[in-house]
Amino acid sequence: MATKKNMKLPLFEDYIPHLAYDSVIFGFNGRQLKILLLEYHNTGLFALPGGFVKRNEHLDDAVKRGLKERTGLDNIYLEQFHTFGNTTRAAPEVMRTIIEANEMEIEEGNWLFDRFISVAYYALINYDDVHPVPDELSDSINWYAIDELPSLMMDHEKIVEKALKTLRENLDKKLTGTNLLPPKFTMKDLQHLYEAILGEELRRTTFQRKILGTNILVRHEKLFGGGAHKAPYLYSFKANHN
Amino acid sequence: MATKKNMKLPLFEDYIPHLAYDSVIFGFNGRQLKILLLEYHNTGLFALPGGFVKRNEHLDDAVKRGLKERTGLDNIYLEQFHTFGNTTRAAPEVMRTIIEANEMEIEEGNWLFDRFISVAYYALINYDDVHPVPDELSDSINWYAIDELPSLMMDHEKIVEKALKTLRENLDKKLTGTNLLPPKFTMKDLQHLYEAILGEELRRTTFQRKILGTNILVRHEKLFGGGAHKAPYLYSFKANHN
DNA sequence: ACATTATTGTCTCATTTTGTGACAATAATT
DNA sequence: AATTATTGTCACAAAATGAGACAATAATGT
Repeated sequence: MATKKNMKLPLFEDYIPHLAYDSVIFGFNGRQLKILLLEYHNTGLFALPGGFVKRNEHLDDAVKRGLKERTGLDNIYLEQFHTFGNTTRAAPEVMRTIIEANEMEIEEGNWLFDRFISVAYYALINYDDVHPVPDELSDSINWYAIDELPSLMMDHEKIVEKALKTLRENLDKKLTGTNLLPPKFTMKDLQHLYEAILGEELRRTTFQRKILGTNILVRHEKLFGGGAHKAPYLYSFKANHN
Repeated sequence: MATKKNMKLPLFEDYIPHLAYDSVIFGFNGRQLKILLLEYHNTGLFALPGGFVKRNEHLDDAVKRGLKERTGLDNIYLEQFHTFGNTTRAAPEVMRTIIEANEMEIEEGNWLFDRFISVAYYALINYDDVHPVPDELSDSINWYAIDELPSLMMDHEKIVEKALKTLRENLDKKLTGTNLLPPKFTMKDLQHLYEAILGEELRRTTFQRKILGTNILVRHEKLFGGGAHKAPYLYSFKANHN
């Protein structure tokens, strides 16, 4: 804890002022759809992982950089879905609370107190590949089931809501299951994923027919050992199904 | 022309730096889908109407303000569809060309030469209601058919492309025809609009069944005088069809 | 006044897609 | 070897969509 005072706040001259991003990082543990949330030290505040854009950095790259830092993962499925630009997004008190809880100093008029426009992205990642790393200001970063979220700071609940809505709408169009499952999976696994995303139950035979009809899966060997019954086939996504 | 030198460039202290918006304003003349483009004085450069966001203004309001200035219209259907944030979006030479063509002066390091992140919106407006007003820097603002556009500056062609793609995808979901037609219209008018947006021909009976099935139209009196044949009904959109 | 002409509103039937259940095949467990 | 649960596939019903037929009708031409 004593090292805390050596932490550096992000510097004005390195970043584009008034501009941030927030990311809704979806993962799937086989049963529930989850997202990654940060909890800030000693504040009880939960927030989406976000960050700033360097002055000479592509917007998309800034988000990828943040994701890499938090999850260790590269080559993540990433989709921009909305930009939140209300003036009400300034939250100086919240920023102050977080920084003071970390025993850091910040001067009046620091750019972090300004109003921010935030570009929001969602990412789909394989739950098992990730060991989330908190950033300097936050206690912890953890998975939370989408239907059991704690209350979030600022407008982050709205952001999650919109991310989920967009993900649902894109599901059929982009068949985005890709990164949310291990490389090989059964039809039942895929169906559970769809059900978790859509929040409703699907009919097994209809689902199977629909998915196989789209021709995006490759069938592999059977998966034995699953119980006292016929063994299901394993599938993977075709390489070029984008 | 002598008054030109009195024009003021937008001032750094009034706006959020590095942030702009661009708007793709769709209109429909009964036959073709069109968009509004600016042409800058003496440069041959065509561009989307855009602008900057004031430091204490909602992002959406900035776009509405710009639309009001260009079209005189309020209460326009407006949809944000993407934020373009590549570093390659800096275009100091283009900016310089435009400003010099207007015989204005600009200092080195002016904020307008910076890299900009642009939030893109599309708007749907009634072609006949509008008498477009050019801004100070531009010669003219005019309608151009979507399939006969001149080449546009910077990445504006990509922006138009994405706007059209989004509009097409949203067409069924949001039945956005609203502002693109006069208050009362025939089924054939609506069909022509759909065909212009989708870029394909639709079957009359199927289209009619589908639209009437959605229950978003109110039927009014017949429209006489259209020719030697049965007169079609007039329709309008229901008040609350979102 | 009357036949002509083009377009509309609606209906019917064919085709395709989707919902729903049936059923045999089969892998582990007993 | 019988039992059990789940899978892959088929068959039929229901719903949605494609495609055309046809009478009604409003202006035009004779």
